[in-house]
Amino acid sequence: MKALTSRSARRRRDATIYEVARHAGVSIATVSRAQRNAGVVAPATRARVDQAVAELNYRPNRLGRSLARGHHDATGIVFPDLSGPYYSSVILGFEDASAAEGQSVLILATHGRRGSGDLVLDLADRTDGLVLFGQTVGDDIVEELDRRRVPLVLLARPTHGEADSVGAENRASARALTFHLLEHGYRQIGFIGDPDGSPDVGERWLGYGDAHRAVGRETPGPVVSGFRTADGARAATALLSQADRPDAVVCANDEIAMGVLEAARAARLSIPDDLAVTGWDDIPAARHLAPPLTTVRQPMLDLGRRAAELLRDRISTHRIEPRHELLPTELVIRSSCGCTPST
Amino acid sequence: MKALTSRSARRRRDATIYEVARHAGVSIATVSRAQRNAGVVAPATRARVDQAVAELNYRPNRLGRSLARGHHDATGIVFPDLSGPYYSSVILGFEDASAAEGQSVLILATHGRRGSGDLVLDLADRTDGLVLFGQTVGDDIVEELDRRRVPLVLLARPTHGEADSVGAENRASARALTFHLLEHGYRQIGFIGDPDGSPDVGERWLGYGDAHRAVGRETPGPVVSGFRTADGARAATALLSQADRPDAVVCANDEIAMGVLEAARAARLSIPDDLAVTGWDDIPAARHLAPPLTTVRQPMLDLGRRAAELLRDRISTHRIEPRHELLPTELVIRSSCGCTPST
DNA sequence: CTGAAAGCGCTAACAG
DNA sequence: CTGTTAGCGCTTTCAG
Repeated sequence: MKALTSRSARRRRDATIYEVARHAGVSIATVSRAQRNAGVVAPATRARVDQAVAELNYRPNRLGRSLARGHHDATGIVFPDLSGPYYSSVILGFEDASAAEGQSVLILATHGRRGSGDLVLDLADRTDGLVLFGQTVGDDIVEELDRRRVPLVLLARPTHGEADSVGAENRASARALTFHLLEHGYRQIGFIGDPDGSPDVGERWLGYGDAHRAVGRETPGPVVSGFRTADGARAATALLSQADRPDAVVCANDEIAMGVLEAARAARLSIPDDLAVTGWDDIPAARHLAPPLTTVRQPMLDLGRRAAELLRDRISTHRIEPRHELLPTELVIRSSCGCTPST
Repeated sequence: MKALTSRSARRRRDATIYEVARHAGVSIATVSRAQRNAGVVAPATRARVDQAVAELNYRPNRLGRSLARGHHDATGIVFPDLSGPYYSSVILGFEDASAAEGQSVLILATHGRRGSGDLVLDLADRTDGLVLFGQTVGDDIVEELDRRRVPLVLLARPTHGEADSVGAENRASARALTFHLLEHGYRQIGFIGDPDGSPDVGERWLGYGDAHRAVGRETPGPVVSGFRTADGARAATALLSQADRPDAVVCANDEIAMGVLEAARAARLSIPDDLAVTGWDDIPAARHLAPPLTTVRQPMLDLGRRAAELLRDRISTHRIEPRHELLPTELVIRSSCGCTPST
């Protein structure tokens, strides 16, 4: 008899609560109670049930249980894509806190896919609540979700309807960062990123303007750019070929800054002497770049954790009043801004 | 009337198929058929159903549907943690391919948590199949899963039982990489990483040994290290303080290599002149390090995609014979190995 | 082409 | 302390 034929091709049917009950000589209600340590069960009865459970290798069917109880014990998180350390860190924080609460987590990447709205709506039907990243879906979807009373927390996105929100502080840090550059004495400071592309960048752009205004300087317009390294390199190349080339540039995130570094290297420009550069996020690689990158650290894990906690609270308490949290960020001065390393 | 009191605190009960049926004056079977475009429904009837669906804003309950059909339309992926670009890229590939097949994906991070075995078993009950990353759970769990006939694909882990597996080529590339270093004429080449800690590193270590043997050299023992940058820095510090300090080092991944760069900088060693360094993975930051890192590129997205495809195939076709795939890797020569950049 | 009815596997009153 | 009995919401024969 060959190994292949000694097993059934179809997945073996699992034992049900009825079989366990029969095997133990009790009712299914008793099995259910014993299984969940709910209600009271006589020690002797419990022992019989436990034995039957073991012998039949019984595990309750999650679908049956969830249907009967009316909830999934799962939450979903929707993000634009997973490239870069930012999203993965936030998701890790979310997963961590969710697992601690006994919740499963479903993930969905929209990466600009059309029709992702339907996927998000579908995800809502498979979970008890959702966290939505900034630029994943339009307001129409958020509204529909709100209408369906889906517990919602918006991440790095201004609140909407009754949803909770959690984000990191942007404007003040951007102001401080830009101010730091100004103090270095740079003649012209550029901004690379898309203020309209994400609420976070919009705020950073505002802070950048605040600093300029504070010292009575004109605010140069932004060089619109996506979030990837290649986008940054492209934007920098354009910026550096301008007649009136800036001698400093604040980038909407670290990856863009890496692209700027690359473009500067290609243009034989020295950082920070010919061009100062700053990033945002403080990704792990930031301190290992040449030169080490001055940036702003975001509490990415905490962003995810808090989102999970708010969501869970909202689901289990049926809380309605929205809650909004703003987590602090931290300026990290290294040498790409013109400072000399202390080490 | 205040806004707060104008809404019910509890989540509104969704319309069921019964209400739609009554509303449309048909039976639930007809609603079900119309809803799923299954069987034949008269155009007029379908129109009535569609209208009722729209009016009641009906969406079928996933739990009810799944229970009746006997499957989840979801798969799970288990990884040790999400730090670093490697896991997140593989997961992104997995999510992408899964979404394309209409499957939801549940994630679970074990990060060395004890009791993660039970979480994995539980995940299996919520999905139609699982992909397990290399070092997430012990063989006992894999065996239990196998016994339960859970469709399984092992990622970067040697096959076990009837599970499928997908991984990237390691040994030959490690041999080629080490050989390249040997050709540079380095006197002593170290290895940082834990060959026993993961199958991938084990293979890389073997390839490293192959190259040494091929030129009739002794193979130095590995400096055991974890996968993070801090681990690499620690290992490098130890290595560099040895009397017989190596003049080249192959690292088990790029993050370790970043740590080595950091330690070398602290020790005022010049890379690659005083110490050549290579990594593995070709993470996005690798090309932006100082100096740009020589490494081996892995098809991380494809690893995830193939895992999703194999899993889906196994689930839907009830295939039993295990399938094993080895994806090619590519040597990426930059300058940390001693080569001069072509640019 | 449509409807009745039997599940899918479990939970939770409600009796006893 | 335990069992009976309705559901939970949907799919799917099987008749008609």
